[in-house]
Amino acid sequence: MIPKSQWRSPCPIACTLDIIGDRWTLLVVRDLLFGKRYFDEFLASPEGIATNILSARLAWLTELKLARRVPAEHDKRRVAYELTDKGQTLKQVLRETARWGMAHFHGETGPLNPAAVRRATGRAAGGWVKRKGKRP
Amino acid sequence: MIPKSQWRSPCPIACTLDIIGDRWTLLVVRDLLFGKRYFDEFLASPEGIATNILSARLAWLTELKLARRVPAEHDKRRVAYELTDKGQTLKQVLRETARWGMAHFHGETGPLNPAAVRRATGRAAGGWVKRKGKRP
DNA sequence: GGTTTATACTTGCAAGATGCAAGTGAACTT
DNA sequence: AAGTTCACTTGCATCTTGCAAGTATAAACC
Repeated sequence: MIPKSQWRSPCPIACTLDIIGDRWTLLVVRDLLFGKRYFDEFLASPEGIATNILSARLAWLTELKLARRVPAEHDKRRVAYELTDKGQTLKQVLRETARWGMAHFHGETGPLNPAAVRRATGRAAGGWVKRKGKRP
Repeated sequence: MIPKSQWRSPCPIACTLDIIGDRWTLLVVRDLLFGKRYFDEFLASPEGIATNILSARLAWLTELKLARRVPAEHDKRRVAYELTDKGQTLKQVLRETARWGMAHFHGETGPLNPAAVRRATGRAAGGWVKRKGKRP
């Protein structure tokens, strides 16, 4: 989520990461691919994105023309978001990402060494736990 | 770069992003795939990763068994890193990422609206500029 | 027509991640 | 013995995220 002015290099991998390589953007794209359209639908996803982050990501995807805003007809308060054709092309990236996640990190990761995890990340290791988030 | 204890959801896409979905990890994997092995080789990449970040990412990839440390024989100071078989499987993800970047953001992005970019990212938009970094 | 409710945000602040320079110690080189 | 290289680690400033609370506009209800 970095404008072109501050891309780190011309490498296409680095550019792609500068555009969509953060913790949230691809999850919003995932939801769009699954047909979610409204602000509260994205909020309801289990990861519990915050409203300011969601708002920023939708604006960013819109600016890049990967998504577009569609005002709802019957209710002028509502705005729907949908992927553009360009946005649809992220499906392949998502598919490989999901495939990799399923092949290697569905179920068990294998034992991690807690000290090594803390050295690498500054966080504690442990079993799967839901973050508190605002959604029930 | 989040241990399993703090994964946001069981979605394989979200899990993958929690593991390798930050600004640097995949760039280190890219370099490993291109055959880079030593600390200073990664530092020399044009993106200009900082030493503390590189150190943390290599430790993280090692802990996940996506990479392994190989002590050099002739010089005990040096440590080589290489991808494990499991790490090699990221090649498909990288390939799609690079393909997408080349298809959509090589050369021009099309004009961005500076005000919209600032709203979405808090940064200014502009032409391509090298960040200062420590590498010449 | 005035109050209430819903939607899509924005703001403020605390916590966490990153960027950078400088420092450390063991291993080589001269 | 002194200097250099390598692979880190530390400290600190700055950028980014997370969360709660607030706001503006548009319907819905009475």
